[in-house]
Amino acid sequence: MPELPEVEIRRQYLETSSLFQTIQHIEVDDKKLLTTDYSTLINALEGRQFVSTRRVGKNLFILTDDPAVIVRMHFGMTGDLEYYHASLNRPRFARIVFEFATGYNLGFLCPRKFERVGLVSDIDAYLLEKKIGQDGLDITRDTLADRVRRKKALIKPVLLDQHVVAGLGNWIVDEVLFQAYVHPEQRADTLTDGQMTQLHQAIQLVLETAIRYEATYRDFPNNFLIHVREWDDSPYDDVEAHNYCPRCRTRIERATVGGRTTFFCPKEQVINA
DNA sequence: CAGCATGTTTGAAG
DNA sequence: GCTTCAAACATGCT
Repeated sequence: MPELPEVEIRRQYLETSSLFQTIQHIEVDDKKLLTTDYSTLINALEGRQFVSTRRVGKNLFILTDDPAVIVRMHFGMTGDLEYYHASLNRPRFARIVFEFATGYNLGFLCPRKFERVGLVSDIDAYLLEKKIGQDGLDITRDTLADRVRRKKALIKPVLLDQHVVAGLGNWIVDEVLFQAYVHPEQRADTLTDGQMTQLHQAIQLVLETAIRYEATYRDFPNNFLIHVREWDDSPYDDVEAHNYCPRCRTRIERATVGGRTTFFCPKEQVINA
């Protein structure tokens, strides 16, 4: 489920499995998944090795032994990686496969085809061109406040906007707003200084917690809102128990904000404008 | 079977 | 040019 923490986990996975092995071949099932045309990609990467990685928001960059050849991966809603021995069956949905001379393969799994792979020649130039905001883990409180206050839209869609701050997705924004006691429909330019500080702290808390638990939701602290989402690894056997605010026990409300499903505590998250 | 989904891009409207 | 919003994308899962 690739939001920032999950992309970070994939970065670490790639970094510990797939560096310093010569790329012999790249299998591409569906060329629509590429943001660089197939022959350019093949010509640039065959014979190269991955040497390091960098993540910005939900973007994973993989540097090669040619400084001007960098792979960018985006995991869409459901993308994943799987490193496996070439003698084994190709994993399900591994629509792009990097085949190394070591006999191991790195599969880029795309169940829903919203994922993308392509080349960039300069990471910072790419970020500038795409106007990607600062990474959620790096952004300062004051920069966040400045970027947020320029927007008149609702705070939830503003936090989802990768140009404002990079890496927050739907569930993380809900969690951040819950931890910061901010209503998802408050206008971004009406947040007080105090709310802005709470928001910044909540972003750090949620991202660091998610990375620490390797994005495994069932292990998250009990005071996290995420447990209201009825995902397979919910920590509760009692389905009803996770429909209530973990702090005040008010029933959690479900709404659509900015076109996305949104959960919040109607008692503790109030519009303060 | 119908509805929903963790994300981004695009285009329309203001 | 900028902002905001809804739709579209392609497919899997419940």
